[in-house]
Amino acid sequence: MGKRYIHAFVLIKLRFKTEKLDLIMGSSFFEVINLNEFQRFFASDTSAVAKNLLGCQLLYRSPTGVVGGMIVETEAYFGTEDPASFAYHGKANEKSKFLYGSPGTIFAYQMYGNYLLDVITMPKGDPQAIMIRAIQPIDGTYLMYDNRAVKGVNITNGPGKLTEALGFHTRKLNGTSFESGPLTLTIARKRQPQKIVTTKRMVKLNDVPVSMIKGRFFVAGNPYVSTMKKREVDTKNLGWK
DNA sequence: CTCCCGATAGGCT
DNA sequence: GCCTATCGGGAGC
Repeated sequence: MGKRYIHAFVLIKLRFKTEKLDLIMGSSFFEVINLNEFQRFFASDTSAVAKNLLGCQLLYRSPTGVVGGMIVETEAYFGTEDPASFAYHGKANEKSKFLYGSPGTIFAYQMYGNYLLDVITMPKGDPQAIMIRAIQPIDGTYLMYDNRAVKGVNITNGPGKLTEALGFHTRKLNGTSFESGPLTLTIARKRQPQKIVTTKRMVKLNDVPVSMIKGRFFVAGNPYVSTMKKREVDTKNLGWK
């Protein structure tokens, strides 16, 4: 208990007193105690969690009603060693500070006017995360179509598209848990993918792929996966068992 | 990132 | 010749 208190204090001090956090790595800083089951799910290897998230449900209790669906595509961001991460080289600022939060917390940010949604992974202090890149609509589907001026799979087959479909346009929930609240991830009951495909990530810097790291995962044959070709869609089971 | 547009390739009546 | 799917480039913020 005392230990945890000290760590929290150190973190706060580092966050607000220094520009860089590159010295905090590799210490007992990452020691984690008293994690509940939900946090433990996210407190491990980011690629593994990204795969385990496929089939889990993202739900948003929006002002107009409950909307959401099953996650069919994710992308992993590996923190301080990852050129694509906002926390590359331990960078910590008003945006990236949320990456250092507890596993299972929300991180939403804007890019080119689109809101993108991440969930924090690994023990608190290790700034890794997973972007939710696509969902298959389940709840409040007609509400989601109301939120977007497109037809068919275009409703949610991209990270910015799905947040628009949900009507999720805020950063206010950043740092709060996906476990409860208006925006939740349901990890207990999940649909099992028939097959998971792993590819290079989509993220680019200056129009160049940022790395050859395989960090993108999707449900094979699901039509709501971004870049899914029609001829590769599993029209019968949509890629689920 | 998403949308839109123009170019291209393949399948089909 | 027509239609659909796919791909690459440009624009918007």
